[in-house]
Amino acid sequence: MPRLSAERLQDRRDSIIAAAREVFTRSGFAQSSVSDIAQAAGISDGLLYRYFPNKQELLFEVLGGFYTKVITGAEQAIEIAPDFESKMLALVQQHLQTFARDTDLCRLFIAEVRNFDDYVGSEIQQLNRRYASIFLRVFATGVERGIVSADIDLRLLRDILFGGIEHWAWRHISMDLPMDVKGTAGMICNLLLCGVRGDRRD
Amino acid sequence: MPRLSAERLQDRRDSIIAAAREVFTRSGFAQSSVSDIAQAAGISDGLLYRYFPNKQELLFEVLGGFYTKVITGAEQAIEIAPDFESKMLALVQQHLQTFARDTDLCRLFIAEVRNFDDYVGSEIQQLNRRYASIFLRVFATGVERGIVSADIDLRLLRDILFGGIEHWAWRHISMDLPMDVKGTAGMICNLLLCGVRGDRRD
Amino acid sequence: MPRLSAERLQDRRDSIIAAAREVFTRSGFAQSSVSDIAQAAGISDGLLYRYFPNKQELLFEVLGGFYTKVITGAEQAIEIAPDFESKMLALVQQHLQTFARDTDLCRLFIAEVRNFDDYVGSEIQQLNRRYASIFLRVFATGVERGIVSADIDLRLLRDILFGGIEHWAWRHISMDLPMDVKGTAGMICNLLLCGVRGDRRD
Amino acid sequence: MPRLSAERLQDRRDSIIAAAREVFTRSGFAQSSVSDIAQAAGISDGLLYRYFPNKQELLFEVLGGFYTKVITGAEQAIEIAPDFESKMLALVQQHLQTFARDTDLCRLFIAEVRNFDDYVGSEIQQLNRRYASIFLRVFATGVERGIVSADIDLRLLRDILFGGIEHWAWRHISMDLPMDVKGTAGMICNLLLCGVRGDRRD
DNA sequence: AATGAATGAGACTTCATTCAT
DNA sequence: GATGAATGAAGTCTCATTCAT
Repeated sequence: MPRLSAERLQDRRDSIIAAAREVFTRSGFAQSSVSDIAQAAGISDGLLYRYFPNKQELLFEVLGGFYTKVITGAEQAIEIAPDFESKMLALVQQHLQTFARDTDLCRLFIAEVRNFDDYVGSEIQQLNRRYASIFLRVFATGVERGIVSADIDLRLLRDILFGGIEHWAWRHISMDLPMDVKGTAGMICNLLLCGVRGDRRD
Repeated sequence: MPRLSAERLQDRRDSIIAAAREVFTRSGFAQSSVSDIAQAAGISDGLLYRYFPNKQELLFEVLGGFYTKVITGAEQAIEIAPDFESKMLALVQQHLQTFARDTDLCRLFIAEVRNFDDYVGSEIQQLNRRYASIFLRVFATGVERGIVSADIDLRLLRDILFGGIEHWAWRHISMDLPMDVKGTAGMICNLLLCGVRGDRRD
Repeated sequence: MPRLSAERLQDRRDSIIAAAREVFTRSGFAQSSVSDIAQAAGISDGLLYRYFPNKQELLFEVLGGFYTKVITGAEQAIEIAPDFESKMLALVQQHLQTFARDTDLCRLFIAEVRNFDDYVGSEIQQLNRRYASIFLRVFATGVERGIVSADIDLRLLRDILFGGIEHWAWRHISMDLPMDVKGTAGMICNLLLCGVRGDRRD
Repeated sequence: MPRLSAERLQDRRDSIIAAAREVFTRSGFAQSSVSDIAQAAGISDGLLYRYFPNKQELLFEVLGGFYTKVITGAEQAIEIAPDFESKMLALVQQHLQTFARDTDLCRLFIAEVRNFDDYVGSEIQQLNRRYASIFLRVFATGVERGIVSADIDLRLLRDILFGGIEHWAWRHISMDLPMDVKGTAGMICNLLLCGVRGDRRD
């Protein structure tokens, strides 16, 4: 048979990743079978192995693609926003949006990735760091502008943002509550900027 | 052999749970085999089943025992503390302590338990709710005292606390950083009470 | 401890057999566990092995005891009956009675015993032969008296009796029908003596 | 490998059923392992499960195929035979033939199938009923023609036929005796029609 | 290039049997 | 005499991966 064009090859790759994403998020990594994924992708089990060496690589690919998009989105968001406060709001809003839209994928990352011995040093870990650094960079501008106290541990601040959003999203998904991304983003930023009193002096 | 003393029986039970805990946290539930656990406990596969009816029950036992201890600790902590601020500090400190000591276990809970069909209505869910309600109760006293604005979504506040601490602990564990529980608890409370400016007016 | 009296030893033996009989007939041989039997007998698993070397021996013991009683009953029945026809009626009646009362046990014999390699030459097989020979002996007297034609294959006649009764009993048990042992015995004898026309010339 | 031709697929299916039949009849259902069957079929354990969902289904398949053939044979036999007596002879002969050829299979059915919870309502039960009804239908024509007395319990007559043949076949198989199907069929019919006296008035 | 048949290791679980106490 | 804790083999079934076609 004639060799497939590079384009068609990439299409196929993408459709396999899309299928894997769907199956993994539906059932979790361990509960998903390669056959399920191949079937969802409309190809045979054997062919899948021409594109990916094993099941785990497929997971990494799914998460990698997702993460890359999220990072791009975050970088665009802070570029557009003019000042610290709006950058932060934009970031929080985007992160919330991501979790709200793709909670299952986010949890897939959180739940499964750490079980693999080769996570450390993997491309996934690189992406993770890159995403985290975006937040730190924005926080740093807040310090420069005097809005964030120099005493604040910026990594802790980031943990609070990440963790808080994760829990919020998961709670809403698992209890099937409607998610008000914009409103919640505002509340979170306000909370972190002004504290629980909720007042602003300026 | 004659009947084992109740004490020795309990010891064995405990050692199996300890082994399960270790194996589960190392590899995740699905990736752990009953044989691994039995081996870690120094017993045969078969004997394990005289103590626990199946693998899942073992997970519930691990988490249940842990959760119960955590709840007890939290309830004691807020009882001792005199006012809202110190109650909150005590809770955060205890939660941090828990995560710092047992990060893997906490993540095990978060990552795995929701996959089980019988989680809803299980004892584990009960415990989860009971623990969460402790925080809400304390927050409510903060509102009563006028320290926390009535506009604040208390559940969101709790999500931020839980999630933030989780991320903080995980980051420290996975990067092998020293954990300053007391200092971090103070910082978190300050952050949530006063915002990133870190100043207090009163 | 003092050695148990021979009497108490026998009592125990009997109670184990009784327990085994109950468990085997309830669940079948393969589905019954030694623990079930020990529990039903009110003793420990280990002690059971002081009385019987293994599970299979227990089955043979159950069936042997049962068969012995059946044989004794049959031999008494034909001794009392004065002539061929009443002997045959007595035998059929007793066989029906046995099946009606202990269908499960009879089926246990039929279903399970043949799977064992050491059935051939076993005591059970001996008993089986002895029981079968009773019927043949009676039939032979029928031939002597000229009631049964010399052309009749007596073993075939016995097969028909045994098999017919077995099916009849099983059908009634499995469909939960009331069993009229006396009436059915009469019908079967009549059928075999006179054929389906049901008429008697003499 | 590419897709197997439908023919080869069916061949394989058949060879698995044949292997299962052999193993089941040799050792009984509970004592047979799936591995034994796979080995007898010359395939791996795993592959067997691509053809049959579980061990029990395999048993049902074995019995179902067999029963279907037997029923078809019986229905053809009575269609050809012109009158009651020859219909009956044909049935008995065919039933004997079946048992003579496949005694083990017949006993497998009798011994094992009733232990399954899902026997009631299963296809196997349907077949069983259908086969039994053939005999009743023929007997009924005998009653219509005045050959069989209306006093005769036709179900009992059927039990006697079924059971008698079963025992006869089993005895011959287990003692390795030659089986004269035609002669025995004649003897059985004669016995049932005329009784042990073996005389015919007409 | 593509298939899906085939494998075989490994999962959870049960249970007959042994033996230290 | 008696216990029941302990074993370990064996059972059914799943599935990631390979490879003949």
